[in-house]
Amino acid sequence: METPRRSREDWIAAGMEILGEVGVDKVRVDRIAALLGVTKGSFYWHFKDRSQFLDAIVENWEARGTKSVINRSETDGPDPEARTQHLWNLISGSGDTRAELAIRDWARRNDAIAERVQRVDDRRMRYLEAIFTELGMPKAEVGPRSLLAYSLLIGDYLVTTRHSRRAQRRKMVADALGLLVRPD
Amino acid sequence: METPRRSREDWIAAGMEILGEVGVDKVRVDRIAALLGVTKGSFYWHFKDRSQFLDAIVENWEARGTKSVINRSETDGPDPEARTQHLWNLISGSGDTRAELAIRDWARRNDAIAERVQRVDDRRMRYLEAIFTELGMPKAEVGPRSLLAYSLLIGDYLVTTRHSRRAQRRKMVADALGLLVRPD
DNA sequence: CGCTGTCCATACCAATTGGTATGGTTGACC
DNA sequence: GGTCAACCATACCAATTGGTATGGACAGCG
Repeated sequence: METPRRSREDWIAAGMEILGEVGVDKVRVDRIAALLGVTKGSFYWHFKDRSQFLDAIVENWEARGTKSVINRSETDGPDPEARTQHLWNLISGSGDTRAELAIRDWARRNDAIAERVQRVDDRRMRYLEAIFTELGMPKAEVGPRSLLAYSLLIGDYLVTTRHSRRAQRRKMVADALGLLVRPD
Repeated sequence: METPRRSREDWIAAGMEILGEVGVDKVRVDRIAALLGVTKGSFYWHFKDRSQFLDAIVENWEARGTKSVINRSETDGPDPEARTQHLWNLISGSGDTRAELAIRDWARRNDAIAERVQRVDDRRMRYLEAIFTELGMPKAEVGPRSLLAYSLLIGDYLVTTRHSRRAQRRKMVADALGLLVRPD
């Protein structure tokens, strides 16, 4: 039923999963090995050590967080609002959403991670700025509005919402986005 | 030079410091004991176990994150913009800023923490909504604008900025706040 | 001076973890 | 069917950690 052998990508995917669930510090080789139904012997075959493994995970995150966004932006329709929605879906629905917070927390104490996060932020911000420009925003407002939109995006999966308030919050987020997209 | 005895508050403060620096999982009793120049013997005098210690830390955070905001709001001047600036200073300059991310990351895997974070968020949001109401915003825009402002606030210490861009970013944040405060 | 409660050091235990060494299994290919 | 490389299990080690047990230091107070 299961793959008899695990690839390097299997390990990275599992590590990403654990990272999003419980944070960097609890990404431990024994645990992931158990999750994959293997032992440490497999791990140290694919990776030099735990540090290199974590690098591989965040490298994978950066690749998915930037390349995919940029590439698909060109295949989108020309409707800027649709693009905003698209970007939203891309980030908040890409599966590794939960890892975002863990990675940003991680970045605070690791400069290499911090650089990666900044590169991802830059890419996304530039994408948002392009959208607001197309919307015909005054040049001076493109930056601030993009920043607000991005903050809203980031803040959304940073705030843990109770089930009873999910719908209420979602509406307010949508309203806020509408406010940003609307020219004065 | 140093206090010969450590109080419960000393431990909590030190725990808060470590929490902000390296995250929850690395808040360990040996480490903090060393930081305080004591041993575990002291720790287990003041606290039942590590779990109770962590509770005390986040309880302290909640108290400082809500009470202080609410109390001081009444001693402020009536100028709403000044209040916004004040709230900003309160949160982003309260010293335990760095712990915010760690706590929110922690909240994702601990329901008790999640509830505390939500209470803090609720308080702050209500404060912001009061400000925007005083600013004469249309009723339908008070919620969204508050959410945007709060997201901007949270997002600000979530994004790790390189020194070379600090000034640039600060200006954009200020512009974004100005955009929110300005009525259409 | 001696008693008592507060606070801490020391020693110790069991569990977990990163990492190494080594040998076994499996499939592809000749 | 034998060879070789990819992949993994097993066993083991040293370091770290939460937690316990116990006794010592010290101040206040009678």
